[in-house]
Amino acid sequence: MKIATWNVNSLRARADRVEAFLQRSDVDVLALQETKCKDDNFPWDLFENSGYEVAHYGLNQWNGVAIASRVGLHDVERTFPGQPTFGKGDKEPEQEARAIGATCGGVRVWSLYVPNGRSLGDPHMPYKIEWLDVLRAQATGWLQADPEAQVALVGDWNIAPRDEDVWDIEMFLREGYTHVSEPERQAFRAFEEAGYSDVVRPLHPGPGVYTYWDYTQLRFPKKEGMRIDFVLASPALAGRVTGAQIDREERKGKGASDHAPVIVELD
DNA sequence: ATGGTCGCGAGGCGA
Repeated sequence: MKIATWNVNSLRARADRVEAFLQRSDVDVLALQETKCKDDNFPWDLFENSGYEVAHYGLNQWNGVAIASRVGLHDVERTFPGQPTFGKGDKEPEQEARAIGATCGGVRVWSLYVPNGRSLGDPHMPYKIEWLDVLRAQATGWLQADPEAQVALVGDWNIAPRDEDVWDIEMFLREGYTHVSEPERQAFRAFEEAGYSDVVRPLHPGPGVYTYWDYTQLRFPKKEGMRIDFVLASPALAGRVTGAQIDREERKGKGASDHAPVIVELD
């Protein structure tokens, strides 16, 4: 069985690439982030024609997450329990379409688009940390209820957990960039302390291994990227991993997302 | 050079 995660940065703009990816990658489950649409303009036919069921959670032109599967798609949850909302100005706090879960081939898969944080002093940063804290508390509970649970927390985590996960850590720290701050890294480490592990890193150690390259500044040809897309697996699932790939080729050419797909193979 | 790139959706915001 193969599971992939990919921040597509608009599903409609990437429809041809997503269809081609499904054709060549042979994945059984594809978790998507940043579909950037609501159900009304979601490309349902793309998945049906490719032989996949799909579940989507999209509220507007921002965010949006989906799971496509050809090994079953059951017990779909849109938002995880207690998922924090964000209040814009003096308006009512609103839920954002950043998490969808489904059971596919016996694995509980969560497609996650972690809040960006924007900047260290921005209200979106405490929102990001709380969002992660609540998710980690839930994910901890799932393992306490069943230590053998097969859970995959996959997606765009918007965190570079280690110095090697960005191309120039000195610059990131000097400039006070997000994604590398201690609170963000601690929030990520808490998942590892809860028993979830990054199953791709052991197979593709850094430095220089990235999943995201900014569109500006020629970041991709200059190999200046970030590793921020992860597959975190529960212990029982991690024990099944036999291979992994970061599809760097997908970042090439016209019409690429700024993120590459991350693929994990299970026995 | 006060920019550079995308996508959404039709001006500016978010990444």
